Amino acid sequence: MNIKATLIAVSESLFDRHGFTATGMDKLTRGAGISSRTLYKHAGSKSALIASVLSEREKRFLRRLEVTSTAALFKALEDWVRVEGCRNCLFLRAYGETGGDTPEVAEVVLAHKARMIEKIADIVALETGRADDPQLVEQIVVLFEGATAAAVYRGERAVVAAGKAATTLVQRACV
Amino acid sequence: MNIKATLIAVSESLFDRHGFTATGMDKLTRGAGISSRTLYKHAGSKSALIASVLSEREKRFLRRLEVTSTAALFKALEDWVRVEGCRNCLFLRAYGETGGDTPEVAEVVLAHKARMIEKIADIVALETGRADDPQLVEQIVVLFEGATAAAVYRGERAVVAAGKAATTLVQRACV
DNA sequence: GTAGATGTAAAATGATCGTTTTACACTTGG
DNA sequence: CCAAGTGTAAAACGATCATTTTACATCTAC
Repeated sequence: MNIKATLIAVSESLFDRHGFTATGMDKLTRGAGISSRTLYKHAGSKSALIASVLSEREKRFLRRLEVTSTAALFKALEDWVRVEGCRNCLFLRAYGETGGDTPEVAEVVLAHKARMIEKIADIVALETGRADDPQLVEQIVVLFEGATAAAVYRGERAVVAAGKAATTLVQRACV
Repeated sequence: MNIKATLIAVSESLFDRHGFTATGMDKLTRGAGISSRTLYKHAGSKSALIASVLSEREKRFLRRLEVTSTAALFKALEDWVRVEGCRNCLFLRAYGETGGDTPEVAEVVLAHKARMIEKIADIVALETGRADDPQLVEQIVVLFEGATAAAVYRGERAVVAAGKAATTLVQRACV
């Protein structure tokens, strides 16, 4: 019944399915069952709506990634892909569609990526016992990003393979 | 002086910089210095122009990837990123912006990804001596895709790390 | 020398863009 | 009871969308 929550949920699925620029405000109002006046009162503008959608998505995403091992991290991504589908990273898609020129959007995207790196760094540190291994962290970040992107055309296989590669690399660093 | 070639080159850079949907036909005609009539005579339609842009980009991309080792593959990607910048995979961006619903675009994108997998499979087979190692191929594909995506916010570091990870994994399979 | 191809500029097509506004109905708290 | 808040529907905003058309200039080849 919460208008803003349903607006954001509807917007997320439409943006994800058809793209940000290609999804007009009329499709959003129609989808959420509200007037354009109400939409603008709650969302402010299209850019702000996109930023809100991404912020909410990040919360939901991070809730699924509360893990303490690399293997569990990629298992969590596997679950995410199974439940939410794989249409590539919505953050990078938003960044790309706006050319990085919409500050409210760019900020949310880059902040999200920074948080992801931190999270992965924590997991790697916990697992290897080493406080800092930037090269290994970078590799796991790349595998995570690659699994998300490749899943578009390879499906879950990509995530499984990425998880195996990640555990192999982390294992090697534990010796 | 070739009108179609310059049109495609200009379109590629505008699409890459600002996104496909956000780039209108007037910016393309203005950018290429031609009339809209001439644009449509050469390109057919916007979807067809996008498909042409991607086809030309693939040719240029593959020409840079004529290598015979995993290490060289990622070095080539490093060069590509340095020369052409890193705004994420333009093929997946096109696929995402059109929701995969524009057949001419979807076809070029998926065909390109299929060719990339084949190329990587060939390199891996050549390097390991094994005819077929689908899991390892999948891992290198994910690393390649991940390097491209992560380079948006990590720059060349991501590509370097991906290359190191790839050679490590391939080496392991050679023993 | 004229027909055909290839280009231009510019206007018109009807649809759709994001956003604001006008006018009206319903609830809720003082 | 009425003022404030929150919602609706619908129209209007000027801009821009992809595409087509009309009218005209320039080259090239037979």
